[in-house]
Amino acid sequence: MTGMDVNTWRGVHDEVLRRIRERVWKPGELIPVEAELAETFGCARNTVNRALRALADSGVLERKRKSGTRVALHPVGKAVIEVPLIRREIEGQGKRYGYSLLDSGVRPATPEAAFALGLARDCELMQVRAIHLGDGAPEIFEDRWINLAAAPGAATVDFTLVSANAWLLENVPVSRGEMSISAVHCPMAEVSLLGADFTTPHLAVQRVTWNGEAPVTCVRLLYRKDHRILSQF
Amino acid sequence: MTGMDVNTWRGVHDEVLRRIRERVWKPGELIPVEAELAETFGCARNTVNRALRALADSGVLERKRKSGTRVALHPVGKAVIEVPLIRREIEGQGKRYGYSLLDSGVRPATPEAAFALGLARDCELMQVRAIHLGDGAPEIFEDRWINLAAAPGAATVDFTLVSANAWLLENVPVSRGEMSISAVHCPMAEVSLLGADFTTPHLAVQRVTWNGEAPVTCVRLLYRKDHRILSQF
DNA sequence: GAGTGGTCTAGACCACGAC
DNA sequence: TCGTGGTCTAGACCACTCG
Repeated sequence: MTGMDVNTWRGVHDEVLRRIRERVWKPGELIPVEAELAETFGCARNTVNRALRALADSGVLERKRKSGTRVALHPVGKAVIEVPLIRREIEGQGKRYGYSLLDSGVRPATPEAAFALGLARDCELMQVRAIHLGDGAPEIFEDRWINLAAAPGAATVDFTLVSANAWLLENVPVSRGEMSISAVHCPMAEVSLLGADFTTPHLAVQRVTWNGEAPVTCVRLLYRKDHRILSQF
Repeated sequence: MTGMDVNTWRGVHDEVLRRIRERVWKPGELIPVEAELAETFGCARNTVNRALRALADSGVLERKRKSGTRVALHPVGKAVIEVPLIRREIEGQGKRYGYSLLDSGVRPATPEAAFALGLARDCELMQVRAIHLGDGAPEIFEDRWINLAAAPGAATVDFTLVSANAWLLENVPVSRGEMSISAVHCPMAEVSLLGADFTTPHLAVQRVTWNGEAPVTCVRLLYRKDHRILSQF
């Protein structure tokens, strides 16, 4: 009838979602307990649990022990942005990937980099600046600082052959990260690299990653003019 | 020893993750089948399944029936951006929320709006333009088009009292959406509203949402100068 | 055809948290 | 205290897909 048996977790998921959408269960309201729903739908409580858990993950339901399960008052949409290898990001647009190292070396960190990584103001880090190309044209300018204490191998890598992005991803485990998206002017220094002009707005993304408590790397990506970040939810 | 029993799904999850990080199981390699891991860890196959499923969701593992489970070659990071009610977004920054309707009415859609919604070029839509304030200062300029066919009630709502954002969220179910983030100049028309100047770069977010196959609304949000979108992964 | 993950079940115990 | 979701178990059948 509804296209899916109600005794599978997906079936229960869809049926519960339908009842929420059609206001059978209204925002803020408690819905029946798992055991009752299991009986209603003629399935095991485990099955109901998995369905409700999925709905809670997606923000439609709020669950608390003892209190029960209620329909979220203000469902919070969650847009997932995939953060792939830069090479794949460019190839995913159907373009031929190119990479060029600008310069690299161990030097005193800028205050901004040290702060982002939560390290001492006067620490020494490895900086790698590079440009990523799509079909030969500049796509992304990369300015990266690497904490050698967390990624010792980086000191001896030849970043003209492998991008820091690829090398780190394959050689240094990461447990968590933060991302910040902003709109900026193309700094004078990078204007010629990106083939832009000083007044054009660009998307900038800053990513900081940690391995446990140790900060690994902080990278600032400056995208080509007109680049958009897309996502679905 | 490791801080968590290995016979819970979280325990298995962490232990598998550890083995991947420490290269016990290398990128691209097959890991043992569920039944074998269950025996190894002294737990039920269900428990292992849940742990591996979570790791597959987060992009660390790739699973296929018959083939087995392998460590992802290029783990794709997934950054989750929460898309709350605009009011909550502003209050979440510790600011007092304010809202002001600029104008609204049913009119022929702009070509861009019609295209974004996948509707006929000459369709009539309801437009709502408003400004969202934080501590009395402009935070977000909102330019929205509503498909009255998908949200009939919208025609009679007084948007000076309720923001379109809040009304839609509470009254029109949404099954999926798309989001696009870009960097733009503040258009001349909105310069004074946001208290910005013409040359400053701003973050712009366009969101389109559907209910099933029916397009519901398309909104363009222009953020205050210096606004950043944050996310964790 | 056969191996692997995907899922369901019926039952059980536990942990949180409202009262 | 005790109701509710969170989880584990042992077993079973199914669906996909590789060879």
